[in-house]
Amino acid sequence: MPDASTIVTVLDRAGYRLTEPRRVVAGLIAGREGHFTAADLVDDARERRLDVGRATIFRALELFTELSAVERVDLPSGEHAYVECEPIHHHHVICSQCARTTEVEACGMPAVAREVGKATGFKIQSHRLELFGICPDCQAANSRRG
Amino acid sequence: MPDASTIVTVLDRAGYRLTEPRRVVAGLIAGREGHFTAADLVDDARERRLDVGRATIFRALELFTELSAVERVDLPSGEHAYVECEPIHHHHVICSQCARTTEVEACGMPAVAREVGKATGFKIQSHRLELFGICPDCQAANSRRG
DNA sequence: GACGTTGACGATACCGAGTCTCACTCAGTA
DNA sequence: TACTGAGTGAGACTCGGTATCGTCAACGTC
Repeated sequence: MPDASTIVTVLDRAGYRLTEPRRVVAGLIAGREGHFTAADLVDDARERRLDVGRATIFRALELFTELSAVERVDLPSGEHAYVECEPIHHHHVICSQCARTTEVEACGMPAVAREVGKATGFKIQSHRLELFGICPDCQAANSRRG
Repeated sequence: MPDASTIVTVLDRAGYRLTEPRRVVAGLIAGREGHFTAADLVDDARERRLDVGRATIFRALELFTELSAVERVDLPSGEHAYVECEPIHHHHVICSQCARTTEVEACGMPAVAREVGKATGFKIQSHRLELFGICPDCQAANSRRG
C-alpha cells in the first residue's frame, strides 16, 4: 500500500517546502493503486472538494518525478501516466485489465543493452522498458469466470 | 536509406487506395532520417509547398502505423515520434545526439520477459523497449572534436 | 509570537498535438 | 460515362500541459 508520507519525506529531505497542496497531491497519489494520469488527480481533487489548482497538480507531479518519488510511464495507447515508485532503477509491469503496476528489476536488461550496443555500435546510455500483461488477480478472476 | 515505395507497396498490398496525398506523406517520411513527429511532417509539407492537409497527415500516419510501415516511439522527453521500419517485431535504438534510429531484434528480450513473468506472476503479453545512446557516427565526430 | 523573504499558490490565458465533422473530390468499377 | 464510397482539406474543437502574474503562506530569524 503506498503512503503519502513517503513522498512528503522525500520532499522534506530534498529541502522543498511542505505545503498543504503538496500534501494533498501526495495523498491523492497514495490513494491510488496502479497508474494514474494528471487528469485523474485533477478529477479526484474536484470530487473530494479539495481546493488544489490544476497547475499545482502538474507542478507537484513534475517535482515528484524529478525527485523519483513517482515515475512517468507511457501506456500502449500513447497516454502519459504516472506510478508511485521507489527511487531506484527498475521497470514496470502494467496489468492491461486492472491497471495495477508492479516494479521489477529486470536484471537481464543490462545484458540485452550490452548486446544491442555490440550489434549496432551504439554507446547505450539509457533505456526504457515497459511490460504489459495480466496480473495474478485478474488471471484468477478470469479463470473463475470460465 | 528509406524509400517511399516501401510504404506505398505496403499500402497497395493491404488494399488501400494509392492517393496523391498518401504518396506525398510517404515521400516526406522517406526523406527523413531517424525519428520525426507529426508536426515535423506538417512543417515539411508546408515548406515544400505540398498541398496536404494537417488532418490528412495524421490520418496517413495512423494508417501507416496500423500497417506497421512506421512505428510510434516515445522519446525520453515524453514527445511522441514515429520511425519508418520493417513490419516485424523489433526495437529501436535512438541516437540522443542526431536522432538517427536503428532497428534491433534484441533477441535477449523474451528471456527477460519470461523472467519477469516468473518473478511477478504476471502473464506478460507485450512489451515496449526503447534504447537511447550515441550512434557510431556521433561517437566518431565527438572524439575528433576532442 | 511577529516579521520578512521568497518559494509556492490559484486563476486563467495560452499553446500545440491530435480528433471530429462535413461538404467536396476523385479513384476504381460497372 | 456515371456512380459510389473511400479519401480529402478546412477549420472548429478537445484536452493535456505550460506560462504569467498577483497573492499567499512556509519557514528561518529575531
